Amino acid sequence: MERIRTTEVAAHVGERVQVAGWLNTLRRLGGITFLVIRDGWGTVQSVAQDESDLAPLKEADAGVESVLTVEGTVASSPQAPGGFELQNITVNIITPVTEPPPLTLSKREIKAAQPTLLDHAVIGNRHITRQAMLRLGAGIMMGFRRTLNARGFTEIQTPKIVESATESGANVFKLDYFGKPAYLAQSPQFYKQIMVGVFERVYEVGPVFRAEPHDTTRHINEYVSLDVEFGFIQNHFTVMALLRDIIAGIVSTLEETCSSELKLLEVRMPFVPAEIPHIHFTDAQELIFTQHKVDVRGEPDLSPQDEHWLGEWAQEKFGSDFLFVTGYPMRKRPFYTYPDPDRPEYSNSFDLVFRGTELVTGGQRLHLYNDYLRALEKAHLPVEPFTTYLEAFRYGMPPHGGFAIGLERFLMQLTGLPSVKLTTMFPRDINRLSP
RNA sequence: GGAGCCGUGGUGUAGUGGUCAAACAUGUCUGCCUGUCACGCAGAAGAUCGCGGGUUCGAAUCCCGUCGGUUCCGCCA
Repeated sequence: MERIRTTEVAAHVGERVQVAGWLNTLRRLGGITFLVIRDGWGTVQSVAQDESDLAPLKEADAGVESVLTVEGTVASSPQAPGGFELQNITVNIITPVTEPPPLTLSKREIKAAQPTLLDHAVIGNRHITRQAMLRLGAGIMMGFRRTLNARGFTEIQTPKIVESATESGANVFKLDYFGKPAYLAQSPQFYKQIMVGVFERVYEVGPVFRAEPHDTTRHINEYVSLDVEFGFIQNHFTVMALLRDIIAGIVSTLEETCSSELKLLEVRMPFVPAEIPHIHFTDAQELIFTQHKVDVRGEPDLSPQDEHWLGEWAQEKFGSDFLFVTGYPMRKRPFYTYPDPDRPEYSNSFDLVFRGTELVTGGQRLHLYNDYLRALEKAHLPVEPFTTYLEAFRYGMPPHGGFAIGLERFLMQLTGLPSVKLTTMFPRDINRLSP
């Protein structure tokens, strides 16, 4: 008999079907027993009316998490969870599990504390809520790709082993490349810009590595960056408009393809306005001063607290979960950032704040070769390590810009999880390299 | 790099100087139970309270050290 997924039983009422998966829950009520089977897509209940139906379990001493098949007749039943169940079942044990797992997966929620859950992520990720959350991550990537493919973007994969420690800022992981020093890429920034010279519109879904010794709920040392870069833009507002469409595309893709996951996790979906409100960096600082009596004017960057306040303000004033902060000071932005033509100490860059946390950084980049030479000099950086990168600009690049969305942060803010470490299968943080 | 907090059965917690040879929930095991869905009921097993030292008549509890975890800041997505 051909196997069907647990999520497909509704289409087979009255038929004899087989499901396969893991024994999620075994509820023995005496004369009747409920077996909840979990597969890669969800769960379904099956009912054993007769004690003899359970003989294979007893013989194999098989407990929860045993791998098995259940053959049964699909019945529509209002008292079954989800409305459907398998009756008159035949159980076949494939892989018996005889010891209890380190985490309890059969309850609605995982009770384990974060370190315990992460230590046993191999098992913990099987829990239906973890499974659903991780699938939302896949849904975000799908929505991202779908939106960009529809707009003529080409997906690229740039090197993750790089020769020089690219831009300024974040620390890099050094490695030994056949005796030569090399680094794990902390961003695809240079390569994606270079590829604008080839495809005009590019995007990448890939890992980036940050050797920052930070220890917060918003940071991990390897994360998935959703990168976009494209040419022939007017300024950073062109970039922000595309980002708005991508966010909207991700949200609608999730609603379309992950509705059961969103429901299970009780996700509050954001409303994406036709135009996401924006505020200039200096105005944001003034706002914080007038509203919260904290003077951050003159600070070169916004603190997590500032972003939190701005997020609240956007919600109150515009009913928006999103807010663009534009025009960050040039001195806090990397050398390739395009300055505001009217106020050169500020930049044509932006951050997107989602529910009070920084989610995206982006902006317009320099595109003229001579501007790069000047910018490097101003930043006291040598030209030599950037020769390959600069070659792109030497031989013609259009005005361009882009951004990077942090996948895990998006998931954290979307689902309301307390840490990015819980949005990824196997997080890498300052003191976790395993599992 | 700086600061704070926390380590108690498999898991999550309570206990902050004696009444603790450690409590509760959940899981596990045994028995009962024919519609559960966090099933229910009865019973059982399971912890030298992270580790080392000190204070004290007496330490899970106070102090010092150490190891582990976690949160915040800086920085960033």
